[in-house]
Amino acid sequence: MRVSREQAAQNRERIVDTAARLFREKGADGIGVADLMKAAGLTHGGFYGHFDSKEALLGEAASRALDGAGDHWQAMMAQQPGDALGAVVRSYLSPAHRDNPGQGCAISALGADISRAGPAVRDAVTARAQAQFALLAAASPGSSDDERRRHAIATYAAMVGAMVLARAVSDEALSQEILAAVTATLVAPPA
Amino acid sequence: MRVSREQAAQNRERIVDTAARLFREKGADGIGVADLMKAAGLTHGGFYGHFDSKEALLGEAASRALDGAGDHWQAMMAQQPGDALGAVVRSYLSPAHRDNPGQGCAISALGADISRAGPAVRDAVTARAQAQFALLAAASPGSSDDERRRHAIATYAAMVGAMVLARAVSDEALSQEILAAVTATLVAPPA
DNA sequence: ATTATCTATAGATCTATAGATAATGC
DNA sequence: ATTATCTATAGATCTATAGATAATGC
Repeated sequence: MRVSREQAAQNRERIVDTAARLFREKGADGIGVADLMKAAGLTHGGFYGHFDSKEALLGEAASRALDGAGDHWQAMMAQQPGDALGAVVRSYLSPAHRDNPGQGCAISALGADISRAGPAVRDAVTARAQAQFALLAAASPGSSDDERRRHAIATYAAMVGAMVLARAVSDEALSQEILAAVTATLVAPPA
Repeated sequence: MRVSREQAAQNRERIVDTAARLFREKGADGIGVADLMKAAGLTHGGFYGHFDSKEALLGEAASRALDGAGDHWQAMMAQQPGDALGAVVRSYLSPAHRDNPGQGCAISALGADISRAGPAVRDAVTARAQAQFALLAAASPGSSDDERRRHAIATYAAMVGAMVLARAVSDEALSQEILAAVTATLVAPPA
């Protein structure tokens, strides 16, 4: 049942993509290697030819998810250069993002799991967090780089916390109130 | 090996307290019933006399953790009536809180696990979140109840997100920078 | 007699590995 | 010959339950 080198590389990509979705949906401990491989269309014994361990996959999956978010942000910011930060904030704090953790921010979905992971995972996530701070800082107000960076970190933290809270509560009205309250705090009201 | 009714009630309390700590430290899926019961000094077969399921315990443990945080906040606010909100923010965003998730905020430690739990868990957490919003709102600036509540929600979200981020990154300097940046945004600089 | 806890276990799932298979790529 | 994937399984762990035990509380 051997496949070509190219096909094997595609299979590996599909495992990472599948894991990036399922880890965010179910948590790092909420999905096993066998089910991940089945969702990717492979048998679970083949996993260890691609990755050293489940945690190694977690690092790659979280990195891929965060890279995807960075690309998405850059596209939105380029499309709305007049309100780049507002575009990111409104997209992040949308009910669509709240209801689709599998496609969303890996920090809000996997932050606690990442905290408990080893250095390789956390180093990879740290580099992506720095990249996202830099992206937000470039779109942040402020009269110095330090001020813009501080604004970017505070904006990111508020978005992550709002998403965690909005997903945790069972009251839909409260959930929307959380998203709206933080959006209002972070972006100037539309003129 | 039967114990008195009173001793059994104390054992139940100890299970909840132990779970409140270990769930926050290891995640809801990171600790099993057998290890929880061993940590509480009991055998794991006795668990189901006290709780219907592991998830039922998660609801009680998260509730207890959040109630404890509420009491803690009230005590701090009473002790520093001139800067009640600042006292809570500085305590929440301290390295001590970051390094002790087992004693800390259940939302930042268990938010994603709670999102995936059933209605009983999420309803209990929702009620506690509302109570904490009310506490923060009473100490928040603003010229109307709506404005103070919005400020409270935004403050809580920023604290939760900052804690999740500060714990996820592996760079100590960055972690401290996150805590400091969000603290500076939320509290007026000391005079 | 009731009941809190115990031992023991069912049945499912977990990560990881061993060895077979079969197609690729030299 | 190499190697990507497969089947099969080891060994550990998971939640939950059954039934025994022994002390409480009527």
